[in-house]
Amino acid sequence: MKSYDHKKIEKHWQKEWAKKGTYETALASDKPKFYILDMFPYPSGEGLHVGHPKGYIATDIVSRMKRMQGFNVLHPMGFDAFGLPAENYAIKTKTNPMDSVAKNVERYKNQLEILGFDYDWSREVNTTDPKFYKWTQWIFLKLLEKGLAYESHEPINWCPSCKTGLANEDVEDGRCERCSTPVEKKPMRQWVLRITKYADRLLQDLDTLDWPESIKESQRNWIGRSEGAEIDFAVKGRKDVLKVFTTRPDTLFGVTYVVVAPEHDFVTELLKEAAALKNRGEVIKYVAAARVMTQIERTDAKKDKTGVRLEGVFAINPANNEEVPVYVADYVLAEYGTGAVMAVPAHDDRDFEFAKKYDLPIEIVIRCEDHILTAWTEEGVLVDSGPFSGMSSEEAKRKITESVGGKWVVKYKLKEWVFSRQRYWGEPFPVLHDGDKIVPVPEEDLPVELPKVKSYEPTGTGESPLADVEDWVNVKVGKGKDARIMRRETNTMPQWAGSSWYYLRYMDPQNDTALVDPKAEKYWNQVDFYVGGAEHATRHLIYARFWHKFLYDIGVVTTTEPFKRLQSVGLIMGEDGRKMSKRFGNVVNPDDIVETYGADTLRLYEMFMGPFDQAISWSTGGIMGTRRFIERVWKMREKVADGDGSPAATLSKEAEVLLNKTIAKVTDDIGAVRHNTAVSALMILSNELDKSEFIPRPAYESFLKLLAPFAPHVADELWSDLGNNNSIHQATWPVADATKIADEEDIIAVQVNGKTRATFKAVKGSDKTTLEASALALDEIKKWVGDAQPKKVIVVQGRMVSIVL
RNA sequence: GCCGAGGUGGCGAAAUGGCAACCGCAAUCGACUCAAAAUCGAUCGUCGCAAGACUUGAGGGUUCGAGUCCCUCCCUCGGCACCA
Repeated sequence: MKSYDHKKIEKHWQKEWAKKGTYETALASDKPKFYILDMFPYPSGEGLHVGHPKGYIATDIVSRMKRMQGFNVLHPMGFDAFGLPAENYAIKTKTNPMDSVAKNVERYKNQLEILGFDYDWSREVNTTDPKFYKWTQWIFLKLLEKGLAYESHEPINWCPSCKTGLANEDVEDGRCERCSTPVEKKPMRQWVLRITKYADRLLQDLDTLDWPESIKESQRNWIGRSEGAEIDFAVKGRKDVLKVFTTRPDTLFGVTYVVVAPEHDFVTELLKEAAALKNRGEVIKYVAAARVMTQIERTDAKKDKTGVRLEGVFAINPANNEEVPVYVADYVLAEYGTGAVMAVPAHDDRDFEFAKKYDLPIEIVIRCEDHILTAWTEEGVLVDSGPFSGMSSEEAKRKITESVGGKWVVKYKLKEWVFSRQRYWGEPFPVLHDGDKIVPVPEEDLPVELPKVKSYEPTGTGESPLADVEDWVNVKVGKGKDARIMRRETNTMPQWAGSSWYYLRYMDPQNDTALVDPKAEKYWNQVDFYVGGAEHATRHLIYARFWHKFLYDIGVVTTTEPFKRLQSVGLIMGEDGRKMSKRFGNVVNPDDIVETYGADTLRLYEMFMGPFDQAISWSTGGIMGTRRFIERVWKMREKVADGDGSPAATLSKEAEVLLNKTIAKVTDDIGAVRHNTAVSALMILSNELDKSEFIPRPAYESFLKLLAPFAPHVADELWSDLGNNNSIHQATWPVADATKIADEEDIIAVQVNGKTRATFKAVKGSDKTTLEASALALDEIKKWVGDAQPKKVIVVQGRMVSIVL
């Protein structure tokens, strides 16, 4: 028999599959559908390392099994290419990013193709293709029409290095997620999407999703729903009212001062009046200092609390009409709640710290059994709270709120989505400015194509480089005397725009008159299974859910969630345990591995490494194990006997049981993405089959079918070598014969005082009495039991006998 | 601080409450070879010559029986965090 030549085999079958269109997705079919999707890659200039395909291999395996099981499978691939990496490369090389993106896409596709994936490339999408972003722009127009997109001049996060505004989601610990530069607050004009309108639905519907708990929890944290009361504190001698938000209105009688954020309107107002404050100068200084601090400085919880008293200003506690001082302090955040809090130092750590420092009174109003409460989360019984004393916290919350005319409200940490970037490489907004008026570009004029420019360098002025392209920016609207010049919006959309809906486009990628044809949308419905990195938990996966719900509301889609089931991929680390990076010189290139060991070996190895969602280090030694496995399977071909009924061509009873068990296990494991244990089961089966001199052909064929999703090339090669004319990938997935799964005999473990001392074989289905008698008759057991009379004997049929002395 | 996922051999790990360590890597020994690689066979949690005892982060508990269930605690990773 010829030796296993992975290069020849893999090249041959990749050509063959392409030629025969083995993986083309049918447009309409009476088969049940299955839509399985990978998070599409960002094609950077560096190419793929071995970590990238891990998720793609996993979905490829699932999709191949589903196809063999008779599903009409949609398993597409595309590219997400707008955004900073491509743009920075363009700046450096002074080339149009369109060109470098095309080149990188080519490179990525080649790298993916040699791995033997079953993508239907006729459905490829690219977010930077005007035919694609026409519909990204269309969605924006709809958001604008429904009042969910608006212009704002609020201060936003600004990255001085990337020279662009950022969404809240793009800030990590006060730093720009891309370049780690501390972000600044900068008031500027920008486009904002009202994602908070969907906060409640985004939160609620998480419960309906088959997603990893950790991702759902991240989203819950990010949305940050909390319920509480808004309570008005009147200001003594003025018409102003300070509205505070609190989750613990039951502590209202313990308020000893009120704090407002430095940016609070009340402070701004007071500072306008020369005589309102006795210490006006001090307050001005404090507010100004807070304004120039970075987020990191501002929000560091370890930092000493600072604040300034508004001398001469008193708030009136509506519960007992007590006058309390008012402070301005930067530990209160302007953007959360009402920007003002009632301070209860006895029951809040932060207020306590502040009260200590500024020597403010502390009044205990909650007791919990025998101790005084010091944390917000604890509840107890009210004391020194007028008519509410003796009431439970739970009850008092509502009652006190009601009694002071407060309102029970829901607040979210989630902020509106800052949607514009002052950069070149993104989707242009389809809007025109006519003086102060916003004029949407008519749908029939979409797409608004991104023009070529001379310089891609961000300006840093709050305008994108597009602002300099006069003949693009200035648009003549109307005819004759009515004609007027309007200016195009020159901000561009953030990198997350295209990926917020791309999965819908695969359903109907060429459609020029609709984002997706309603029939195609109805058929493919939603993504059944989505696989990608957990790092997208609070950006891509929230944004896509938001847009999907919006598209549902306007009737474009018929489902309320885009991704029914989600699975996170664990990273592949470098052999040194660090993240794979050029910087550490620990990057492993899949091209090299495919060259040396073959794609099938790489695929098997990456799946066999360990649990799929776990981060694991690459091991050059480890890959030899899966290569050896394939070579053993290859050699086993010589032992295959045709099914002519001779003894050599029948399977031993044990092997038959194992084969059926393996069919069931591999099927289950692939469904649950336990690819590591599936590979292990295949190895066990091959070891068993290889034990005998001859292997019956049907058994070997079943084994090859189970192997086919993992190692598609070698499986098809061996399959055709057996004389099959069709591709193994179009063969029917084996089904376990339930009657053959069970062994003929049960192996019964016998325990004495909880320790296993012996095992014996029993006829299947033996009753309890028989099992007990057999167990007690065993010599090894007599040794342990001796003359003692067992106190108790527990028999689990088909499993074990437990003797208690 | 709150929430989530984890902690099992030298390593990656496996185990519907029922024989802990399957499968693989590495290692050791042997066969083949002039030799090496490859391949094949054997050994491979700890202590012990053995019989056997011990072993799933620590300590308790439930159970005939716990890696698995319950309680307390420690550690690692991830999310949120001066969010009132």
